[in-house]
Amino acid sequence: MLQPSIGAVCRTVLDVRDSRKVSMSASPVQARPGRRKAGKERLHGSIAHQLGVEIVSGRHQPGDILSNEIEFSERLQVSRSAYREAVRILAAKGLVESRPRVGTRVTEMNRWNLLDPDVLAWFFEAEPARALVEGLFELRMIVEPAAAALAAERRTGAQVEAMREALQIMERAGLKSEAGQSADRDFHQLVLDATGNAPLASLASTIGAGVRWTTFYKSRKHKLPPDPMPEHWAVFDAIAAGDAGGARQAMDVLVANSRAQAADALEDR
Amino acid sequence: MLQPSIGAVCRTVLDVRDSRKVSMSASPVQARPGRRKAGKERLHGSIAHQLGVEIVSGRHQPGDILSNEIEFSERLQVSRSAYREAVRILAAKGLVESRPRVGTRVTEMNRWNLLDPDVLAWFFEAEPARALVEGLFELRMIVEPAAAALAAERRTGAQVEAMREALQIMERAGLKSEAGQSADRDFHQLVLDATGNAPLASLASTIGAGVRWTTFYKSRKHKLPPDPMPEHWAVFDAIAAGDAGGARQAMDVLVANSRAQAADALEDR
DNA sequence: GAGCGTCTATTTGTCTGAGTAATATTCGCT
DNA sequence: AGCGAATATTACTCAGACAAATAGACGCTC
Repeated sequence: MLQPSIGAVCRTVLDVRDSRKVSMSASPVQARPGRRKAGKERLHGSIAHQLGVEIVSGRHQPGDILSNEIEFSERLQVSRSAYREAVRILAAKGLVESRPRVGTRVTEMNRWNLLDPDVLAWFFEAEPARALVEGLFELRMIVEPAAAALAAERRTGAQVEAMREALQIMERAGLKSEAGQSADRDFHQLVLDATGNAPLASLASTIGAGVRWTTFYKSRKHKLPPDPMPEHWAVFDAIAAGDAGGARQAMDVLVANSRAQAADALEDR
Repeated sequence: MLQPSIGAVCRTVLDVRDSRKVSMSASPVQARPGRRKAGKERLHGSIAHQLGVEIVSGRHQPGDILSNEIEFSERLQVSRSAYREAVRILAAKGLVESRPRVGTRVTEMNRWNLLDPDVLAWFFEAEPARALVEGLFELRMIVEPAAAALAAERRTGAQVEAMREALQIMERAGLKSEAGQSADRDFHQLVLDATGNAPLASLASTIGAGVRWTTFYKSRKHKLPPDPMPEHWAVFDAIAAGDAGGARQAMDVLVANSRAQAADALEDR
């Protein structure tokens, strides 16, 4: 009875439906047009994707209750099974919670699994909250220097070679190309892998998201950032030399610069 | 938690070529009787739970292909829908990957989301690999001292009070009781929350798993561990006083001791 | 009127069975 | 041998029915 009458039941309108109706058959969901990713995503996956973005972007607020399965699946013009599988995916990531007689409700943000690669990707698909980006870089400042130090002590020869290759690709392709950015992420991933610590390596996708964001917003500012290669090579050299302290320090510089650029980009928006 | 040594024939091989299915309903799932947890778990959830444990414990190795949906769901004596929803949950956590014409295959471990609370819980339900436990404590050593330092700078008065309360409960109930262990985890969670860093706070469940494991294996050794309260109060005092450096140092001691005890327990098994 | 058990309506949960889409493998053609 | 088309197998999607759970309303007792 406490339920405020304002919009008590979040109507979760999906009016994103594009306005031009082609025919009476209405729009067959976002099967074709709306879904950006390569056609690799299945229907349940794309529904989870869409709902996930709507949740992390605040379109559905924590505490809101999604319309019941039948109504929602009909609105999306998909079967109930497909919708339910999508909800299972979101629930597995902590974004929603389903209970009989109550419905599917968006959980509080502190229950979300922010380190899940998909959740993070959904955040960055919309405009991520400033605090989240800052928090992500703070986490990188904590984790990556320590990881670099461990990597310096434990890396194998093959891992060193892989890192060198990644940096060479990055150097050749440049950070403006997708190949270069990908190589950048690969390098950070390789450093985490080289720690031999599986849980630590699981943070790679989280950190990769931070790396991706930097380059993304770098390009937004239209002013060329300083060449990041020297810092990267410094980290590499220390790791290759087995110099834990040096690796920690070099990685600290690298992440700090990256963070500063991100903060700079955050200023004007 | 013993497995039927011989019955485990459902090796998930796939050569269904022609060989008569020996289906023999090996594991009839724990649908009705052996309802896992306190009954709050739905059928799809308990299937995901069971399969998740079987995967992280190595019963289904990476690369293995689970029998097709129809066969598997029949063997588990559940509907295909329930089984599929379970698979969606596992896929959302990176444990499996489904493709038409191929089936559902267990992914490589480096794709698993080890920081997911459920995945971690599944690991600890079986005997977790030694390397995982060590990796977890290494991660704690990296993250928690830094988090304590941030918490000292940013914590609110209410958060300080909540921490005090948790420690008092912990002191009163002792680590042998569930209440005391829960309060211990709450304390660590509160510290992470007090950093005001959402991604960092998402690591709480990961770290909580480490905390839980310590107390679990402590009790296994039957020799009383040193009283952990002084270390905890030291962390608390530093955070309450806003002493970042002190908090970092105190937390470092706390986690290091916890880690040493875990290593000790790992020795003899 | 307050407390408490029951009843009901609503929502998710589970099941069944059919048909569709994607694709690894096989086979035939060049 | 190389390559393109056919095939078979699998997951994917759909539809509709029934079961289980439970929040909230109802009515009973004291």
